[in-house]
Amino acid sequence: MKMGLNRTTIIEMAANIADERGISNVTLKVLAAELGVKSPSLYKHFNGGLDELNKELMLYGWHSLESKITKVAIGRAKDDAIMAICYAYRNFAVEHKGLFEAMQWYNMYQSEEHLQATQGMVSVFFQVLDSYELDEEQKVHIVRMFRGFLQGFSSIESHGGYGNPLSLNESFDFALKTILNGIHDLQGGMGK
Amino acid sequence: MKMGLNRTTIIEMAANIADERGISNVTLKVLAAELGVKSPSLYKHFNGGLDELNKELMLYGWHSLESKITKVAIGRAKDDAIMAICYAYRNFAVEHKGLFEAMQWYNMYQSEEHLQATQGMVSVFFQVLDSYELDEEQKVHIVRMFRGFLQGFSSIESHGGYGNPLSLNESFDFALKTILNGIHDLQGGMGK
DNA sequence: CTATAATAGCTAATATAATTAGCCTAAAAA
DNA sequence: TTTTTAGGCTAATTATATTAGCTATTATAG
Repeated sequence: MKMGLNRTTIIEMAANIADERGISNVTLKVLAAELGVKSPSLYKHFNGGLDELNKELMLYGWHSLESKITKVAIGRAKDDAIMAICYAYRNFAVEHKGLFEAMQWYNMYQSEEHLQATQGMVSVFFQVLDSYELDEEQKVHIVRMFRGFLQGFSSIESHGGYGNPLSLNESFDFALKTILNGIHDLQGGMGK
Repeated sequence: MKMGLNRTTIIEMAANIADERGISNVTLKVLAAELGVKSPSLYKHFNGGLDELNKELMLYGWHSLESKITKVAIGRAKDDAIMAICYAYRNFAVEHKGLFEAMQWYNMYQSEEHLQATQGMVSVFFQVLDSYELDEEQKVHIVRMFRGFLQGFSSIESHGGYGNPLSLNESFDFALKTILNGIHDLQGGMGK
């Protein structure tokens, strides 16, 4: 029976499985079962098999994240926009533990495609930073710093790697304020 | 023939394979071949098979990193010590791409053991932070911030995720200075 | 509206790696 | 020297990915 599957449906199901049942359950076997087909059928949609699917899952994740942070940045500016973006990033990672993990697999798929996938998110940062008085190099440093911090913090948090019982919200806030202060210091007057 | 293998030798070989041939080659098959035995023999050392081996590899990595940063922190204090620790962390990640990746797998092995493995590194940070005038909560925030940033930045860098050609050293330096400034601001007088 | 082609599913077969069972001998210990 | 244990092996099993080739449904061309 024709189930009318397509790449998007399949990828979304994979993302779901990753989040609900853990990334180790993202296999053609499980995926096919969830979709009501047999695993060889998936090759009709993903010629490259599991590898290609994982790559697409990664790209899908970065695009989803980009869309989230783009939305929250609308109508906000400066520190307010940055805080919103960062919280959106972190929330995404915590709400999509499995998908977020899949997104980190770019090691195997180090490619132009991946750079482009993250480029969307990077652009949002740059756009917001445009309203500060910073030169281009400074902006690059700042975006790199945010990306590094967000990815690391979210990853550690979502894996339960921060043992101390102290509030993670406060730590996250503290860190963002620290970086923002750093940005303000770079500007002649004060920004905010 | 008895090859005189033991857990340590095997784990070190696994780390080597991860770094030299990529983490996807850390399989019992490849590992056994490199060690000159057949793969079932490895179960004599790792009852839990590949899973247990991966877990031990992760722990081994964190312990190695702890040892590196402990060494570089000796004889240094304050900002100087922190900078040294951070550079040691980043160098480790870049020099041990595969192992560093394995270290991030604590998702599957979320355990008391893992918390303890990273605790070593955390302790070094706390010790250094003791010479600043900070209260305990502030120290926790700061350590979390460093851990998040270091893990994320190193991970992105070692996967070639930062597309822009601008110097990564400068970005890393910029970020560290920014965090250090944040610390100084928390202190009544100035620290350094 | 029919004939044809392409698509998306299926089953059966193959390949690769992990794992288990059970044997065997070198080394260690009694 | 005898016994035990540890660490290797081969053979068999299991699990999943993948390939090959068949078939029916859907879409398209005439």
